[in-house]
Amino acid sequence: MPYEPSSIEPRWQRYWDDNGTFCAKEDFSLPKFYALDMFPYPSGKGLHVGHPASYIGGDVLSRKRRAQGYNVLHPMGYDAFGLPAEQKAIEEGVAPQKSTAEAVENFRRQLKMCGFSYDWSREVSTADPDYYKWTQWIFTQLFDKGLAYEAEEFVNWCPALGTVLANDEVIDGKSERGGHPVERVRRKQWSLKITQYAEQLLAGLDTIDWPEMTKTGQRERIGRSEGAEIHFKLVGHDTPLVVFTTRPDTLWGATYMVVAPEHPIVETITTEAQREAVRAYQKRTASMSEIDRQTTKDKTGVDTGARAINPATGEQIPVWISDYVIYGYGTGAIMAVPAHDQRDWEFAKAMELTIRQVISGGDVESAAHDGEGVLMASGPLDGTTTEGGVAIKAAIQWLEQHGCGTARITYKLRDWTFARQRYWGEPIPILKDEAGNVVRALTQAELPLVLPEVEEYAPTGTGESPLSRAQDWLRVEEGGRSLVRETDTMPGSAGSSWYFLRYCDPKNGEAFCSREKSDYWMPVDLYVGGPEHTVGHLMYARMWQRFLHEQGLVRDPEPFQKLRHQGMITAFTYYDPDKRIVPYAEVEDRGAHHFKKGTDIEVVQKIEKMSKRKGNVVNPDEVIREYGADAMRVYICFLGPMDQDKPWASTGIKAQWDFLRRFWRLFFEGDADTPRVTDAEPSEAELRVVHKAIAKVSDDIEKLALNTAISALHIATRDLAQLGTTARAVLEPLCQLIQPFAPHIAEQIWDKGLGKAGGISYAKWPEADERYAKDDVIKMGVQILGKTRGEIEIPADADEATAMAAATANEAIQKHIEGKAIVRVVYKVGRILNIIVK
RNA sequence: GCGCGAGUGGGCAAGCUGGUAAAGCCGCUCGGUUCAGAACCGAGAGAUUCUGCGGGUUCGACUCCCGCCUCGCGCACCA
Repeated sequence: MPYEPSSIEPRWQRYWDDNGTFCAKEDFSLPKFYALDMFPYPSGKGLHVGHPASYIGGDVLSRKRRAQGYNVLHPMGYDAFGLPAEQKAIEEGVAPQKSTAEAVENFRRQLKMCGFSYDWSREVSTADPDYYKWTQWIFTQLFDKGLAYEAEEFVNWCPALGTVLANDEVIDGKSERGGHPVERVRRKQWSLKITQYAEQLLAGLDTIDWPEMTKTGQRERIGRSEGAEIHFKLVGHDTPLVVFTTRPDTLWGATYMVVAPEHPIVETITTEAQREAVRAYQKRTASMSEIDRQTTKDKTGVDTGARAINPATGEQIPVWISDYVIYGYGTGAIMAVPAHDQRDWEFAKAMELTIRQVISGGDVESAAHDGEGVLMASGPLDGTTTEGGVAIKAAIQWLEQHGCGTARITYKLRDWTFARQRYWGEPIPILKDEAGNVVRALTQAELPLVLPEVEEYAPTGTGESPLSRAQDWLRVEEGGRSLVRETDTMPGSAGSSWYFLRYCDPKNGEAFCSREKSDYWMPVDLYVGGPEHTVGHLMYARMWQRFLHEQGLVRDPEPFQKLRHQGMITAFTYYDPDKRIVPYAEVEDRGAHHFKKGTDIEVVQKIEKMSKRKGNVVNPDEVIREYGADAMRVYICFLGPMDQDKPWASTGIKAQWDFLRRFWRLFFEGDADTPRVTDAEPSEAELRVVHKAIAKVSDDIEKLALNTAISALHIATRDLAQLGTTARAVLEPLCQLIQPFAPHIAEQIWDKGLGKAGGISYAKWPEADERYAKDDVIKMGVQILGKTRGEIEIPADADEATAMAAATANEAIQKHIEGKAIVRVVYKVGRILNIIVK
């Protein structure tokens, strides 16, 4: 039988299923390894090659760890709540429960076809009531501790669609569907106090092995900044206007104030004369999207008519509103120091407000001076230097002495809006009275609060979730009172914030996860997922873990010890001179250029994200049908470094398929299935080849440098074929080396070619023998004055004299040293010989 | 605008703490095999002293430092 993936792959997939080969063991005395992939949203479209590409790294390492004797937890599940299923429900009337179950079926089938070594007995789905019971329970714990609260938050309200939209459903201030205008309106909804964990989330980053870029992303999102809070009295009002500033030392230069247009204080301080203008400006801001507000940097604003008193100068200064001040940050109000802040400077110039320099240096007529200097026009602080934060410290001291301010730290991080006005999500387990006041959270015994089936998934038109239509479900009689359930549901990021814990104990009916099991399995040893989750999911999951840790429910403060990203699989897209897409099948490759088939029309090749619209999506089903899962896996590994984006090329996969067939022929005669392995004594040359491969592949897997590991397998396969190897002692470990990458062919060879029973997965991983993995005699470059002039062959550990003897005996070298004096010799064992002549 | 990452033959790439640049794969050329093709096996070319450009450190720079260009990603009026 020739190499036929279509028959051997299903055979071994069945074998793994029947034998529970990849089920994690409940033996806590073994060393553990937890390899986690970010679970997918089960889209109705099924898998594309990007999915297997992101799962291959964890699978390869899991397979190696099993062979190394680890108890491996490598699970898979589904992040099943989400908008596409809800959209399908609205458009086609299909219940999300049903469409999601079908999509999950399909995903599972496709994932199994890829030969991933998942422990399918631990599969979870966030939309399963047995699962979301605990998502809801964790919410009730957060609620009990005051970390879940209701507050007025801004939402994207689309009057035409009668619904609230998610941020990514809003494009340029219009709804993604239909292009209707969207407004930002305030609505009471649930939030989680992630800000309370800001400091911990920041500090924790120093304890984990994550890509620096991702840590930086989180640090920026948390956005810690040190400064002071300053109280400004308002003329004719009792409550002061509080601002946050990082530059309290510039207080003497504060010549006006700015309050965010949404700030509630605006209503009370605006004078009659200004009311109309203020209202108009507020309305204008509300209709602008967040993006618009941030891209238009032209300064606009309106004077409220109110006057504040600068506590340092005693001067009355105007209070304006402007959209360059953000309501959610700091106190939503600033003291403006136009001389030393560029934004304030631009605003002051536009509105013709006073600019007063209080730090020496620069030219404040042409731009704000935000560099160092010495305080001036600052009363008691005159002459203080700003260097080393001296002036800031002095200013804070002054504020505290005069009772009008204090040191303060703020964060950019906002609380986590934990509610969506949608159907397809976890119901929030809260009961309210008729007036809308929260009465209590549901108890553990009352959970799960199952999402009721409804007739109609379309928006209610009032902004409420479609759940408000489920009257029977909604109303609860309790102690003679009639209560109503919360109708908002949780956001998509709820269920994914703790799923890694559920995998440790997926069937537990008493708790979300027993402490014993999470203590054993956690933290995750390798977490692989896309960099797009840097500030969302990865931050939320860390917060939940921190909370559960504080409650004594889990041991570790951080869930993911080591994180790695995978790049996107892109594809070549071709455009004709009119910039129209030319399908791949109609493109002809002529050397360096590409043409439309049978014509002289040149097309431009571009690398782009795979998308249906571009017609460049590659479906794993088709790839597997043509070449098998093993070839696909090997090809994906070979494409390039795991964390880089890389283009899919159909010629490339064929090459790996050819490689697997060459590999197969090392073990079987021709295309027959007669094994050719013998117990012959291996030659030294053969041992050298295989031990080098063992060393290289083992090492590369640890580094997740899968492309170079495959390259090493290519070399070993080629060399052993040339040597005509039949020795079991060489071929057996070689088969084990390919197992993590191409597990089906490895199992088949292990069974039929090598006659080994019990499967290859737990066969002890081979060790490289240094004697064979390292060369005794090496080729070394010889440089004259740093330029390579020749090559010598010497023992790897040769001393300088030996190397020089070999070099001077070399003709090419002789030519360069003849008649010259050797001034110096640089010799590094095993690396280089450099002769400096004069 | 700020931050991060990258730039190596026609394409994808490798190159460890600075030490013979280009392993491996595609594509290309030639040869063997074949009636022919496919597949297979083998060989070879690919740098106009070379790693985006310009400088520096060094016996020696793809690797380190400075400046610039291009591309990608993230953040973005955060006081």
